[in-house]
Amino acid sequence: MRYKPEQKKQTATNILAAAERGFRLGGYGGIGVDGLAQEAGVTSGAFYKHFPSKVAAFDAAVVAGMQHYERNIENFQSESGDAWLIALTDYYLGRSHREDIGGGCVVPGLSGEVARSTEEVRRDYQQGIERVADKVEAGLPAADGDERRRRAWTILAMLAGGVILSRAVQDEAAADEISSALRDAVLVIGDPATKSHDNRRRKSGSRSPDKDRSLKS
Amino acid sequence: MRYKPEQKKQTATNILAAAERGFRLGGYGGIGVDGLAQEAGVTSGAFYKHFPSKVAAFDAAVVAGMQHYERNIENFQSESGDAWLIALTDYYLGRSHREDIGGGCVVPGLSGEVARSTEEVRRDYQQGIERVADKVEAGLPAADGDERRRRAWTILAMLAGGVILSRAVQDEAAADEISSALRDAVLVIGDPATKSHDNRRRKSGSRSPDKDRSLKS
DNA sequence: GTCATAAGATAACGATCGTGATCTAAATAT
DNA sequence: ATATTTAGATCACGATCGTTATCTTATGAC
Repeated sequence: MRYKPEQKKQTATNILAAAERGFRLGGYGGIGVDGLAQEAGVTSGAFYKHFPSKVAAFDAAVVAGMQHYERNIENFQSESGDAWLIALTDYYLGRSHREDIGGGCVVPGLSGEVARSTEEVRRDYQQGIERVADKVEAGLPAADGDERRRRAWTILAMLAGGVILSRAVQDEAAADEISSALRDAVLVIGDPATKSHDNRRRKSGSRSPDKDRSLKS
Repeated sequence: MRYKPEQKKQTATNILAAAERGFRLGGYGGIGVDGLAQEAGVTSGAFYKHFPSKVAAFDAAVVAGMQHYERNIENFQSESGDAWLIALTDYYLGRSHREDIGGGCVVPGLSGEVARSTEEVRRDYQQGIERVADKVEAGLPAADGDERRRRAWTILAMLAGGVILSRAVQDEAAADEISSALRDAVLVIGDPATKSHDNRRRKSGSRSPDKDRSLKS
């Protein structure tokens, strides 16, 4: 049967959302086309009216995830002013984001899968994360040469690495220990005026009430 | 048929090696029991004489990979003295390790999969990476309180995050840019005497002839 | 020499995999 | 009113999935 154009767009949105969540939760091999379609409320027949292949849906999920990340950073920058990096870091390395594997940032969630995927997926991933790095770089204090961009890459790697490690360990205390350490270190890199680690532990080690700002733009 | 005990142990070793390499290359869902057995030169029937399930082989691969990582750090520390962290970082973020997804360190290769795996796998992962962190911590200069351990976690997250990001982007120039940035940043965190980033770019940005020391103990 | 043991091969299980073909009915164009 | 499109369902394809059961045969103990 045929449906109204609004319904078609809604289904496409549903499938993309299912792909974002499903691939993050199970990895590329952890969910199938039938599973994605089912979570979107349709069947696999409908899936192929919107995506030519499973890997195309994975690619779309990566692109969408990167856009979410970029918009999220923009929001922190416009809402928190100079303290944007502190706000971003507290959210990103906070408990709720760590535990929200299905809904959290695409970088810790899918970068490993991207490395194993097609060249096209990696091309789209690169384009996305470079735009994210642009935003981070623009929010850092001035520095000579390419130092600011280098710090942007470092911050992105620390955020992703911190979340990935803290998600992989079994108990919450260990995860908190890792997150807390990375939280402080990100701010050291982000603020070159800081002498190495004078501002470490702004309150008490694993503080920050986990304000839980959403990544969903 | 039955075989000599040496041959049995050899087969077990082969299957474990196939698991380490196979899971890193394809992720947990990217290779099956048949594929693992085939790479070990046996059939799936033999596989189940050594491992009770696929996830048990994954667990063993994670444990073995962590032991490799730990031994690798010990080797750098005993061979390079005070410069061990520089040597480790140059290797870890170097081109050959980045490109060796199948043989490289288990942390950037499988941490994402571990986060999606069973509690037992995450328990073993945690035990392994805490021993790695112990070694890193012991090699850092003295610091007050738990600062040294916090720096150890930060270094491990930077190394893993840097490799993961540089593997996910498509072109080598971008990968080099990320690796280079992280390389400098690791040394800043590792040496608190350094004033923020005075020692950045020890030679020319993306240097280090990629000496290619093996992770295989 | 006989015999229990066990490493490994073979084969089969139902389930799911990604994908293409066919069918259906509702929306649009004429 | 009729014809054309098309979103989505249904069904089937061969392949592979993880796992178990059965068979084969070389080994080590007696």
